[in-house]
Amino acid sequence: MVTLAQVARHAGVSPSTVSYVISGKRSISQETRLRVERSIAELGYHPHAGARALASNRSNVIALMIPLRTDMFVPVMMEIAIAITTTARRYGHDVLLLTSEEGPSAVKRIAASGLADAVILMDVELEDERIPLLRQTGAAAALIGLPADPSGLTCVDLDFEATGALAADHLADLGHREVALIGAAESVYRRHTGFAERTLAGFRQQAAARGLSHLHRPCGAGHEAASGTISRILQERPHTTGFVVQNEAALPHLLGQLRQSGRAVPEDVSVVAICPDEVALHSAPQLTSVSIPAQEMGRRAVELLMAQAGGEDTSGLTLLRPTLTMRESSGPAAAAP
Amino acid sequence: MVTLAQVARHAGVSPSTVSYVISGKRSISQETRLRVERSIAELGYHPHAGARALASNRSNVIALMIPLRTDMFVPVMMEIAIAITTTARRYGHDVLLLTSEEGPSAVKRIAASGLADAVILMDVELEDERIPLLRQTGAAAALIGLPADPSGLTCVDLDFEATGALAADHLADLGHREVALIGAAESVYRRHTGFAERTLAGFRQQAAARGLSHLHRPCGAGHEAASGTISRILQERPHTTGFVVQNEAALPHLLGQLRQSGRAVPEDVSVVAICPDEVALHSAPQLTSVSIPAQEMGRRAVELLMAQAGGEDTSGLTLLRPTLTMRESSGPAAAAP
DNA sequence: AGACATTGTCGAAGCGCTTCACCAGGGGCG
DNA sequence: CGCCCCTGGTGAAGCGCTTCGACAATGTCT
Repeated sequence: MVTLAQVARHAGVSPSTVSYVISGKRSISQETRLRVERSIAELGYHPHAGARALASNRSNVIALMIPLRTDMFVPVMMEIAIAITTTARRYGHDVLLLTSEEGPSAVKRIAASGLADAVILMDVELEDERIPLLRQTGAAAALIGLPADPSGLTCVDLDFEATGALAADHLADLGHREVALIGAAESVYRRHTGFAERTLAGFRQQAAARGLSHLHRPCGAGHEAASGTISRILQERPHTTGFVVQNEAALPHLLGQLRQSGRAVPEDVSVVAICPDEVALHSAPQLTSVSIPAQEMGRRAVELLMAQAGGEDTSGLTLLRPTLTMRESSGPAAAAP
Repeated sequence: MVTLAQVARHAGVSPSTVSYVISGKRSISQETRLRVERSIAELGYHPHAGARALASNRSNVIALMIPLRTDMFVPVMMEIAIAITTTARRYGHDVLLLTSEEGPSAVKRIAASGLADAVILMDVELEDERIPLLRQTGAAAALIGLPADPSGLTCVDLDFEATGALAADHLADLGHREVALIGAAESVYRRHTGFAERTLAGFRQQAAARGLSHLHRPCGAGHEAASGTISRILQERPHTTGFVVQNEAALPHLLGQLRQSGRAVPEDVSVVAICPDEVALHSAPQLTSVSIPAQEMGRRAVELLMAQAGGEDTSGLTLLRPTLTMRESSGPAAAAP
């Protein structure tokens, strides 16, 4: 293993000089810097992470807590995780993966052991158990999602209220009068995950404002759940012509079921999905959708953490503006028969 | 921050004693052990990870390299990643997430910096760039997937040859004579990812052995690709009655397309999927499938790494036996008209 | 009873790095 | 000209832990 001392000897300088070349915390003459950098490259030196963490009291690691749940859309989680990792690398940080299996105490362990110097929480619930611990340990943190009381916390999320409203507006603009929101699994609502409730709130409010008669139904994953939900809605409100779907796992089944019930998309009914663009593009017909900016959410979370490390106060909400892309699944409401 | 020295003072022993209590590397009297353990709990002590890594030259971290690609089935990756993380925790280890964006040199960086003391590689290609580096640095490693030359490496994977054969056998047993394998995206084959080619080989060989006329087509994600693939197969070989599908992303679209072409499942055609049980159960009809034991793959990889750390030679292939579960999507071949 | 293991504890060295305090050598300034 | 203040470099302390060797205090065997 190559150490800093060896690099120093090789370059004919003192260890501290090498350290300062690497960290850039002191001005170094052009000449010595180059000499040192050449030695580093030549010897293939990489600083020892542990030693660095010990001496500097910072580990350059971000801990990422992901949920174990399966009722969330996994690819979105993954996309966020990957965006976090690549952004972190850009700042010279690595990412430690924590699952919620270990329980909320993982927060304490990580903070106390100095394994990471910041935490990103995904899939935040309204009353999340981890948040009191976070406040107590005073660890640097960013949340993806909104808890009930976000005061003093750094939060990043899509503006789901605006998302629900945007979808309702789109359908209203197209002349639809009866609309339905097909949401996430019931367990998600029971858990009081913020995004689902916020979407619903935004949707309801805007639908009411636009004079739409509206309906909301949760929907589990899988064919059974999806077709059951659709047929119950159609039975209850046969004149529903606008659907907003916030449930990627059920999407193909919902479309299939609509087709089977004799409704053509978009001629008879319109569908607006809340999903990643990729999913919208891979459906048939391609879906009008409000996209979930997974990459940006991950990137922003890391950037906020880095600003926080630099002493900035980053607390507050960063709500990303939703954008709706019209594709083939929505169109003017059919004239009443 | 609580240090080991503080614990020692609190318990009235020397720091080394506390260390030995924690590591268990020396015998300690019942009495002192209890006293120390109480102090640890009382003070809420957690060893500093960096200091520990520096002194012991082991970080208790496993690096997990996951691919950035989107043509693999993401939920399976995630399931493996989660299984790895929870198993690692059981051994007192944490998991560092690396994406392939950083390139193969990430392997070198991690090994040299002592950030992790073992690496798990996912999505291994037949001629993987990371493998030479792995051999060169001599880092402890486990691969999920098989490279072309696995000699000296510790590999874990589903036995995909047996998987292909098993699916062919199942269809043959049911009396089907013309079968087709609908595989992963073409890019996966072009990249020479082992699992796709091995499934194909096993399928071909067993189909030939059982006297089946067989066909293979890659298939991209999304509706377009799926329905195109199906209709081309049906056009080319209209009497195909058995389908093996190794492409989760295309699965719902394929089923839809079959229905649309007037083929009932399982009355007219049988479908065997190679996918996680969850996907098979959420389809309609529920799919006969060979499951992908994602959890076990992750678990085994970690266990092998731990054995390796204990000095065992774990090199060689660990191929998990595939199991086929018959559900609603396969049945006896229809008698020829 | 003496020699010899065994057991439980301690002290100190040192892992590789950062960072503080210090110093030498030039300017620029009044 | 003397002063101070930059700039670029060094030395050494110390971060919190592991681990080796030393050493009492026991027990065990002839």
